[in-house]
Amino acid sequence: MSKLSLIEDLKARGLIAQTTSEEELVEHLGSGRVTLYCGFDPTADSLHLGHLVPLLMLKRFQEYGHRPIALVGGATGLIGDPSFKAQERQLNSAEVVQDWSNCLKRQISQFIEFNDNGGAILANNYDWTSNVDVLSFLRDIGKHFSVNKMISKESVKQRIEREGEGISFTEFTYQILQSYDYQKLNELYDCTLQIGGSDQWGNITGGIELVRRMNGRSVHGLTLPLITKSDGTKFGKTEGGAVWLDPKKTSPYAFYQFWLQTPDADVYRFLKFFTFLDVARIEAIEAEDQAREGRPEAQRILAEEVTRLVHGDDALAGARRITEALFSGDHSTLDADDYAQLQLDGLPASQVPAELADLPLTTLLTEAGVATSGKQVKDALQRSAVVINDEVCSLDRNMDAATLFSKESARFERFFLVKLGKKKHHLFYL
RNA sequence: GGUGAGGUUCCCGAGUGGCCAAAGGGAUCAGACUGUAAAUCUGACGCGCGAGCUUCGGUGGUUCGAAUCCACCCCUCACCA
Repeated sequence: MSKLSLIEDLKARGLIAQTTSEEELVEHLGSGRVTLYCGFDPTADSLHLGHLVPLLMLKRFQEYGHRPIALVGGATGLIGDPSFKAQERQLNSAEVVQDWSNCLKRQISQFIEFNDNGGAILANNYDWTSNVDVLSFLRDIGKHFSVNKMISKESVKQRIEREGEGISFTEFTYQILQSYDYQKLNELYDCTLQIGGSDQWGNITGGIELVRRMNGRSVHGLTLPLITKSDGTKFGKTEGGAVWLDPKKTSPYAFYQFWLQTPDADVYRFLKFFTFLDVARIEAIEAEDQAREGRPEAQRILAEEVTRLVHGDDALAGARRITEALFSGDHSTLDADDYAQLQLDGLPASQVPAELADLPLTTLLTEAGVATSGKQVKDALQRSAVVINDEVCSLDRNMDAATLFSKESARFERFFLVKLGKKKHHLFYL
């Protein structure tokens, strides 16, 4: 089978929500190296899973010989994108946004090759936005925008029409800023394609129009589908909140586990979205899983591929080591070094407090971050869901931390493997 | 500036003097069943091992007793100007 064209591949993966004239886009992409961009607004100090698909998209284009620009929204992040948001957003201070912008820059640069000559570009829209004065903005840029058109955009419609909500001028202006980015990137780098989540369609078309008006050029846009889960819940969330790409915020082990727990109904789609495996290969995996009774392989493959992509081989190895040790059901094979390694690999770990006499387990485990409240621990204790070093711990031992965590009951006189529920593990050490 | 509608526990949303830690739904967590899946059933779901403690925009007040009544204030929205 011959290699698919980029667009064919993206289509096969279900990665295209909408595009401007597909014919023209295909032709454009076939005509040589295209420069494209995708923006990432600094709304936190790290990107999360929601950003991963567009980020990988840039990479996909790069693999097909195009030149990606990752744009950090140092300016737009100060304003806040209203697209499909139900409520006005809280403005973050300039310092914070600045700081977050730097974080994102660092993170993105680990992902895409920026250093090869003529390779990808990392930009920040603050660079060309911060020094535009109001009057120039209004006269040179604002003049190209029709308010009638702006308010009819689907992305802000609910904010304008919905009772009980409104939109500030600040956020309303966002689409102008983003359009200006496209215009600027077109001018500076000959950027002719903008990609983004499907919620960005309005902003993208706005930019396309501005480029046409100001630069007299016809450029393109492409949006990616919103990643949904089969059960309707939000993708990319765990108990602890968002799944971050920063290993300090979400450990590679937790990251690996997240993917491993993907429901069957989603896993093959996710393989197409989040990995670079050929679509044909993914379909083969699906067929094999179906032919075999019982547990599918897809989750494991997905977890390995994505963890490697985001955190690298070493981190993946660590995540697998922990998983192997904790979920094999047999902890007896672990030696003292293995326990130490678990911690190094990113298994959550805490030191056992010195004074245990009056410390209930509920408090101890809550403070270690195993659960968010004593109530949860209590519930788990009642249901025999708390296991310390392979021994089920019941509620009546709640006040018995001193014995449970004594040197005598420790593994190798130091370690305690605490399990809450089926999946939550925590290492305690003396 | 005027008029009207609102601000309830993570979210939606009931509750208009005691029976309210506050209905119902969602989300979440745990148990059974499984495959670290889904579906289903069960339990938990402000905090606390517990006695108990702290909530219903804010501050005061009325009352034996307030999320519920009163006053003032803050915030949001809509319409009008």
